[in-house]
Amino acid sequence: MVEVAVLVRAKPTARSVLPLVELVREVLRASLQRMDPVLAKEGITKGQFWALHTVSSLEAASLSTVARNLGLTTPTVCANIDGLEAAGLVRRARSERDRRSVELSLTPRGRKVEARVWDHIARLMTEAAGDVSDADLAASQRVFEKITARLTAPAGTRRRAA
Amino acid sequence: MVEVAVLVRAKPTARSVLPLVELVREVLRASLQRMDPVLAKEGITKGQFWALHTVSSLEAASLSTVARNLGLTTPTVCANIDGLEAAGLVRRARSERDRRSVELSLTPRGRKVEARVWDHIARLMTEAAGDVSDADLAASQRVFEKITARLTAPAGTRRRAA
DNA sequence: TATTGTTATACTCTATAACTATA
DNA sequence: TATAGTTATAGAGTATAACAATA
Repeated sequence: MVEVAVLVRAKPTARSVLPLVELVREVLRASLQRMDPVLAKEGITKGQFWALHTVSSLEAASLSTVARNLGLTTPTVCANIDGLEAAGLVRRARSERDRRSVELSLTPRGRKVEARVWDHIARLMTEAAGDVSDADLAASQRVFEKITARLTAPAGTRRRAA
Repeated sequence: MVEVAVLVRAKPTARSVLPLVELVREVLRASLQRMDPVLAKEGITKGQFWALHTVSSLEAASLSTVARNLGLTTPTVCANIDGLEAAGLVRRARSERDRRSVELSLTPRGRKVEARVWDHIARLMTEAAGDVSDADLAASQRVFEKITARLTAPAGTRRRAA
């Protein structure tokens, strides 16, 4: 009565994916909840933080590049930037090359806020993943990279069912 | 100039966790976006679906057990159940044992809607994870189980820094 | 005409506070 | 007193539609 299963590159089934769906939802909910007091202390909202973080990580950030990077519409990002600008964390400047476009940049205070919050996220998640092996973590990253690629591929790129 | 790194159960560092944070955010955003038309067709919202799904998976579902399971407050869940009841997908019944409590159950239509949507999620995610090995998927599940456990542990349970 | 940004508006998600009924 | 549920209210997140300025 000994069973040895050697599965190499077995294809995922619904049974294997669905538990992960619920776990991911839960992790996201719990971590956002943990971040709330941190963001409140900095006086910004979640949406504003992601906008701030994206402006920070892009070379040249315009409103539409930020929106594209976050997968949001421009009105949504525009509102977030409004708040960040009012709080003195982001600057808007009309582009010289294309006067329709707005170049976004962080103020010194914006840089500090972004660094503090991102650092807090890093510490929170690193602690939460304390027991996890680097190998499992790398595997997770591979999984989410592939899923992201599949989910965000433009409609025309997707293979139609044979 | 040959470097061989053999890391067994190396502890995760911020460097290894942060990319995953952004990927998870992106996967969640993209999959919710994909689900929107499906939910719209069924005439329910995301929040209502999670409430429906939770009522469906719990043995005995009261408003507060559903709220606890979803990590939400009772007013939030109450509002979602209002909508589901109005749509004829969920029934409310005062408990006989404890007349403060409300027993929630799915109507036949509710069961069908829940099954259809959950099935759609399963297909969407299984397709999206098509290239992923079962081993990597299992690793991801381990990672998210551990992170969930750490993030949702009650405050008193957490070890304080030495 | 097409694109960038903006304003106006509406709906959903979520929480806190205050209340009712029951334990 | 404490708990289950509800109502009222408000803030945040998001989208669509309509518009101005520029390309």
